[in-house]
Amino acid sequence: MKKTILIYGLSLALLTFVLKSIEYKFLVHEISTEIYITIIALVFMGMGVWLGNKLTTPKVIAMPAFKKNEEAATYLGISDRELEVLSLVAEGLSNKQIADTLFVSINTVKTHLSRIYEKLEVRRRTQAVEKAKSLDLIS
Amino acid sequence: MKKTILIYGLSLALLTFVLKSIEYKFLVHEISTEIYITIIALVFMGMGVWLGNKLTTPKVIAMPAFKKNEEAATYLGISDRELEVLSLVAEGLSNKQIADTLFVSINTVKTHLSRIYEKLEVRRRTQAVEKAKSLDLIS
DNA sequence: TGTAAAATCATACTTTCGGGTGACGGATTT
DNA sequence: AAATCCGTCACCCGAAAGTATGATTTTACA
Repeated sequence: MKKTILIYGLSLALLTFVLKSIEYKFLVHEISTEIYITIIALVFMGMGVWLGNKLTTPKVIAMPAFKKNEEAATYLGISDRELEVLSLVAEGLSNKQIADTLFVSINTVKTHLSRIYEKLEVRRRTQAVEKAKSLDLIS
Repeated sequence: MKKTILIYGLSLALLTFVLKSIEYKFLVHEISTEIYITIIALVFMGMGVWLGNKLTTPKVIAMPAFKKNEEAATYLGISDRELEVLSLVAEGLSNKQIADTLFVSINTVKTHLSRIYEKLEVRRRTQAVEKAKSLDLIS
């Protein structure tokens, strides 16, 4: 979240700078106002889409950050990454899909899951989801 | 989706018209370029946020509002027995365990599950549980 | 800076799931 | 009576999930 806002702020600053530069050229070389306006519109719309996305979709990385029950997670020794995998499992994704989502190999996903099962003392993903929800590890 | 694009298109058209109007005033009355640019940027960023939202979160497929499990179940054509199996799946039991619990063969459980998947339009038990809960089929 | 924890990946193997198909008796509907 | 639906069960087969073990790379931090 903080990172998102930070990136947004920086982008805005950079953008302002760029716009200024363009504006000078515009004033000097008489670049079409239409084009200038269009560029601004497009760029800001793009940023809007990005910002909206970041702000409205907690998604993958955000999930562990939002303290669900960090105490429980810490107590059980469940890492952020593991929590991330767990939340994706809870969404009904297959190991393959999780692997693709997180850009890691399917073996890595399995390893994470094995550890999660150990820590949660379960043997299947459905049980893990059940238990995790009851512990407020995930929503 | 189509509606979203339609609304977006109309808004864009309207916006263009408005911009043109503003532009004329700008040319005539010398309104500050900065202000003009700012307005454009803000408006488009707002549209970007809206568009981004509409486009990236079509998630919840409109399902008739149910109040009771039975209504939803009936609507989807899910039988009592199937619901029973579903709830056991939600508790994290394996097919074998469910079979033992209900005193039927594991094949029967699988048959029930296959039909449940069809009706819920999913392909995995975790997804079935997810969807069933979102539909209040189970708690 | 060295170390422990976390994250990554792999290979090999077993078990569980899920899809597809077919079947059969009972209950309900048409 | 015929058509349907439901619940039951079986078999096959491929896909997905899970287990066990070991290894390497990153990262955090004392």
